[in-house]
Amino acid sequence: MKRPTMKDVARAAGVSPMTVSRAVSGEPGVSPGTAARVEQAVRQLGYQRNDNARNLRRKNPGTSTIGLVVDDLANPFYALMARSVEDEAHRRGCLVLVGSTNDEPRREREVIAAFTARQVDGLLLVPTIGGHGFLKQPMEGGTRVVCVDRPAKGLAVDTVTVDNRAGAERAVRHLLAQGHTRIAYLGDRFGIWTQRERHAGYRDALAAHGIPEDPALVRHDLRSRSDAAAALAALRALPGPPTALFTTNDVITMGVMGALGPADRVDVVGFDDFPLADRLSPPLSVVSQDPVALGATAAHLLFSRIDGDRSAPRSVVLLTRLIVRGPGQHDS
Amino acid sequence: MKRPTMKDVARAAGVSPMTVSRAVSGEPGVSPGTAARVEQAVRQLGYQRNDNARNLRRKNPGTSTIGLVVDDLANPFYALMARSVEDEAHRRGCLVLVGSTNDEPRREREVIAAFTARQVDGLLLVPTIGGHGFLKQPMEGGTRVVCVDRPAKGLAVDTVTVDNRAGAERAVRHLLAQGHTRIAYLGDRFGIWTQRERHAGYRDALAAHGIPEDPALVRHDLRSRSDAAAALAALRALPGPPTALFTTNDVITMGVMGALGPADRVDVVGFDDFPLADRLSPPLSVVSQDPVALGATAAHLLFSRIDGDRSAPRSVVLLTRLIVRGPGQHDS
DNA sequence: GTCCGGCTTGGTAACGTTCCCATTCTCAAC
DNA sequence: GTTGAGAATGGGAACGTTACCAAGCCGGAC
Repeated sequence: MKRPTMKDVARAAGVSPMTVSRAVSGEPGVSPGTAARVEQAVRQLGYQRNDNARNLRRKNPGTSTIGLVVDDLANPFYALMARSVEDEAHRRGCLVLVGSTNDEPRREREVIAAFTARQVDGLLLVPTIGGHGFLKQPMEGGTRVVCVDRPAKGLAVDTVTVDNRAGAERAVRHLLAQGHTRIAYLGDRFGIWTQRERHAGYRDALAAHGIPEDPALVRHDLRSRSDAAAALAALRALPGPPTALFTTNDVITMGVMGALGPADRVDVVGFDDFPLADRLSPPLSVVSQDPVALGATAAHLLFSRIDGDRSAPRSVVLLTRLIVRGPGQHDS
Repeated sequence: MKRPTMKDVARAAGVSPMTVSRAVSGEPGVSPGTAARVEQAVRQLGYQRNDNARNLRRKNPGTSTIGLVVDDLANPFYALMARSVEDEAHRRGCLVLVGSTNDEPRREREVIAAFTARQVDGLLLVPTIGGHGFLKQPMEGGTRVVCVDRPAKGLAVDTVTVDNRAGAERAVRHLLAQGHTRIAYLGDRFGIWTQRERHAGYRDALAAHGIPEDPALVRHDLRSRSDAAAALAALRALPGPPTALFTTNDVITMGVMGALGPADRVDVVGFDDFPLADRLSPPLSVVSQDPVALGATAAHLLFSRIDGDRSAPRSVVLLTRLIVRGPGQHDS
């Protein structure tokens, strides 16, 4: 019923618990014969080492566990990132605790508190819009933190992002080059850093063409596909409807594309690529970012911190790629 | 540098560690004044309880951690399931360790061993094609196991699946009703239980119409979108090419749809719905299953087992829904 | 004054493991 | 025969926490 312990194995093998510890952990200083007897007892009892107790006692600190905190694990973008992080962790013999925040600072705090209480070696964090002062204490206690996708306000840690502003600017510039002047912006919460950056890129491109931003064409706070579809309907009901759309994440893009038909003559550029995006009509151009690279880069940074890198925090910016589909097609 | 412990808090508050323990865990028997002093010391030192040490000592066994083992966390289907599981766990104050197996029995063993070594209370498992005898020992040790999406061969545990065979049969019956007789089957590894079931459903439908299965139209082992696209190309190069396709998971469906153009006159039904599947051409009908319900149901089962339910293993089968798109459109 | 019950508090041991050191043994070299 | 080096093994303490029980204190009832 109860799990066997080293003491049980020791009794069965006729040695001391200490010897079992050494044998099970593959440490030197155990004769082959003893090792065999121990292994036999281990198999017979179905013994497995309790790694929690182990991590408690070990001098070499560390639990070989990291926490991954994302906005929403179900979002394909974060799902790809999570998988990539998990692969890196697995390669290193490290486990991954996951948590979704829903962009709620309260839930973020809860999840992170639960993770640090379990003594994770590090946190890979897609920070919410809330403050992150509460991370100072765990960080002084040795928990390493790396931010992905967005920086955390007032937190000096490694951060991996993409060139959101430049990517958005290039996307809108492409639409301007197609002759559009009424380009709508459909975005998520303005509080989210990526959204502010992408909005800035949108304004950059308009400004470069001397076009003033039309507030009626700018919609923020779209949290779901249906929000996006509703915003699109409202935009098209305007006296001067937009002739092109810039959507700032995959969810919004999907909401918009779901509401458009093949007959609709609107040019759309969306942030984030997704499967079969190239098979839609009207054609959908995208600013593509690589969530796998994002996750892997962040994981590498985190692990090098865990391994003792104490240099100044780094900020890594990965590049996006504009993929043009439909008329005017050429990559850039 | 080092994390403060209860002893440190006790010293700072001028009480014993035992009192700190009670205060921090919100147990009764601490006077309001003492509780306030302890809380003050906790805040001042930035103390956080070490839950690993706690779980080691507690009589009430359990680490409030479960392990989720899926085929591939990046697959949208499993991503949705994972999110749903995480939500249930969060509601219960439980953490989730995740691992992907890639359908490799070796990696599955590694991941599960690492999870049980951390004393997880339960495992939510999408089993690989390998055997699962190695789970007997941890289960006797108290680790509860629930299988999702597929059963594990020779393992008497709760299992949550969908009606794969009936769903596939209905899908192919729909194609037959459209007048097709040459219906190709494009599937993943035959070793995977869901794939065998879906293949059986495909045969059921053909048999009911007195149509013999044509081995040339049946392709197994498609592991990626490009595998599926290649298989489609080969099928279309046949002397008697298929006029309709049945694809048995989202990846294969995407591979096929990515290779088809709007001009192609082929009827396609795929297992698994996905975003914007309704906006493709040729139109794509799907057998839709609900990964969120799958995850939530499995999580509920697991938690009731963890809470002490010792009844005989249950098998829950959720229903799929055929969503017909294009000609002959009507749900069922 | 004695006794009792309730409330608060603390001391000690233990969870399962590993660190640190001491002990034993073997074999070779002087 | 003594010494010593090296390998194998074990004993005790400790990691940070909680279970268990004992002790102190207070007020009230007899």
